[in-house]
Amino acid sequence: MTGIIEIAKAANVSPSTVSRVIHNPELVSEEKRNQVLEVINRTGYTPSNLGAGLRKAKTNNLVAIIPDVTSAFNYPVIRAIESIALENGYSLLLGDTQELESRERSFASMARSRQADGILLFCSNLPFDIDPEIPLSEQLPPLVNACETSDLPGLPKVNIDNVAAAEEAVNYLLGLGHKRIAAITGHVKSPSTQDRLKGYRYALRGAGIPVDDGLIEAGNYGLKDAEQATRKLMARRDRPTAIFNFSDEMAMSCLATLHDMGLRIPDDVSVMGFDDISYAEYCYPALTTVAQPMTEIGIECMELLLPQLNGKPMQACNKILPHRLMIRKSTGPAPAG
Amino acid sequence: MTGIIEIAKAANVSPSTVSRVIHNPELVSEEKRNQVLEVINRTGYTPSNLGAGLRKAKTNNLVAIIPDVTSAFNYPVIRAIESIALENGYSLLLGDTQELESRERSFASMARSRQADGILLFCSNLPFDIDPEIPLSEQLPPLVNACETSDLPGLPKVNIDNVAAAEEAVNYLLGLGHKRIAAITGHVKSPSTQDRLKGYRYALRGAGIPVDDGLIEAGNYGLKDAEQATRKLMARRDRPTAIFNFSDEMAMSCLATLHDMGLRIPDDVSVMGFDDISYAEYCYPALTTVAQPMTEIGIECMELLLPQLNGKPMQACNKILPHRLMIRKSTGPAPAG
DNA sequence: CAGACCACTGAAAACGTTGCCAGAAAACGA
DNA sequence: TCGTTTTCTGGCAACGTTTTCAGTGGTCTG
Repeated sequence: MTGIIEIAKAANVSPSTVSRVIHNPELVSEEKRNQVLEVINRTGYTPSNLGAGLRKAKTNNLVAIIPDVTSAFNYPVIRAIESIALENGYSLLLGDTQELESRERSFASMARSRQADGILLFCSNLPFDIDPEIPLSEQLPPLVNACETSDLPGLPKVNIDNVAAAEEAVNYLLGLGHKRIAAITGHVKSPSTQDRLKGYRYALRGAGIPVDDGLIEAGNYGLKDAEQATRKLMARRDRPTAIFNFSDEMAMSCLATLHDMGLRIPDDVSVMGFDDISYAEYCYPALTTVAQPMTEIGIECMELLLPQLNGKPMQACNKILPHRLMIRKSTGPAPAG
Repeated sequence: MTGIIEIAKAANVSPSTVSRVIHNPELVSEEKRNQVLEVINRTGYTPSNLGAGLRKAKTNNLVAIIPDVTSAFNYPVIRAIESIALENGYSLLLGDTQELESRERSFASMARSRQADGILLFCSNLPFDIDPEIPLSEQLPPLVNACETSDLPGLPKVNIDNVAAAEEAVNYLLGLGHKRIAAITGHVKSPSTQDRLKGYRYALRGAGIPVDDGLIEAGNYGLKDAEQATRKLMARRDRPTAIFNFSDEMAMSCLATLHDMGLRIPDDVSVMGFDDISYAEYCYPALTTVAQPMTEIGIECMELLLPQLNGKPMQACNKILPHRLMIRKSTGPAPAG
């Protein structure tokens, strides 16, 4: 009792007609349509995506390639993507690379092995062998690159302006009178970290403050690393009066570590995050941070992916979405002295 | 240049041989094997999962049906599942139901439409029409039910002992001298909340303290709701001296709200969470909570699902994994008076 | 030397759909 | 009335694999 053929037999029509009833019911006479519908309802038949996919060369699956599914930043964007995907008849496969290139490639190859129709790439490394002679659009499956974007031109990308965002954040701290502003960065080679560092430096230079590399520590977007970075920074003779974390998760860890050291926030040290994850508001003190429009990022990704899935060629595009400084309680005027 | 047939032609063998080279290379003579391998490497051929799936009636996809992917509790279990799935050649589809039954059902139907081979169900409602006459194992696809488990017997389930865990948590608070212990619960109809409430009541009764329903507020596992619940509780004439939140996320919200009201934790109020998400340790003060073994839950789910995927019939099973009280800084002795 | 066995290979039939094509019947126009 | 169009329907081939079956030729064994 599996397939469309059984249904066809039971309804006394041909398989083609059953298929039509499902996909183009208006092409079928009411009489036969009802016959077929009756059998379908009675048996609870659902067409096999496998058969249809094979025939139509489509799986209706998308893969999201994500460096770390364990990070809270991802979920609002994943949720938005999943939701839109669903509306359009696609399912979302989750590819957690755990920062491993081999995994990136194996997920990417799903497009080739017809396990997915499109790719949402959240890492900067394009896991495909590309031939520079041939236009990208002919070598790649439908794809959008977001958040950590590749420097390869020609890709549809979605991001925020990390340089400007970081600059704005640091400027805000400068405006509060801070002079020694530390940074706890993400993975040093990640584009987001590079850009935020750039913004950090711009802001400092703009204020005439020399950049002290000793105030820059790698937190690798991890809770533990951020704790160590914080301790190291606070062990300095000339402690920073403000710490700019390149993610909220690190900021939370930073906050906890500072509390642990008996420091008052923001009286002794100001702490700034990045992302505005849902927990930021519930930190103590509530975390000042740069909000990324995560849901909009997800929406925009699908906006760029859907046309490709419908056969339109991939187009270069660099969509920059607006960030926003969220001023809360973890930052305050620089301590006197 | 798509399929196995082209490869076969190029290598001067039959498609069967190519297939064998890929899946059972030891059955093929070294000579032909090398011929085929050479062509495969040269062309970068990857077999289509669609074709294979159709033939083998297998998609190598699993769906995780999750009420709210946005909740940090899920991340480690998702990661564990995804990782084991991958090792076993499966991909993980994400099904975020956003608490909607229609979505639950639509994800569940993926098993029927051959879009997935198995289901990981994290909600208590079994989204299938089942006929009580027929044994469950004949009506359901490979499936494991975890965390929020159905009361239907016969399903393979993975959970912790929520009753005992909550009892233990409350007993710990009682041991600190608290008498007015409030509870901020999850969704009232969810089994986890029901069980934790049961444990809460047991503990109170065990200590000879009458249960005051006014001290029980629904937080629905949400940040906003928990904030309101906290305010409501603290507006009482006889304020609770301890608040037991049924999730860490709510506890974080509770903590933030109490801070906002100028209360000291744990001096004025003790706060307890549930789950031990990664952020719990980084709250201020570090959150005392009941740790759920999330990674182990994920592992155990796959342990129960894999045999089913390999054709073994579904078996009733109720795997209870150990929880653990994590005593940190957000709880302390009840204030005098 | 015959018979049995072995290692290897290819042909062919599925798996469940869909979409093109062509034909039948009905409706229409002249 | 007779073409002509329209509406509806079924047949058939294809999508890309895998697996069974039936060889072929060669190597053993007694």
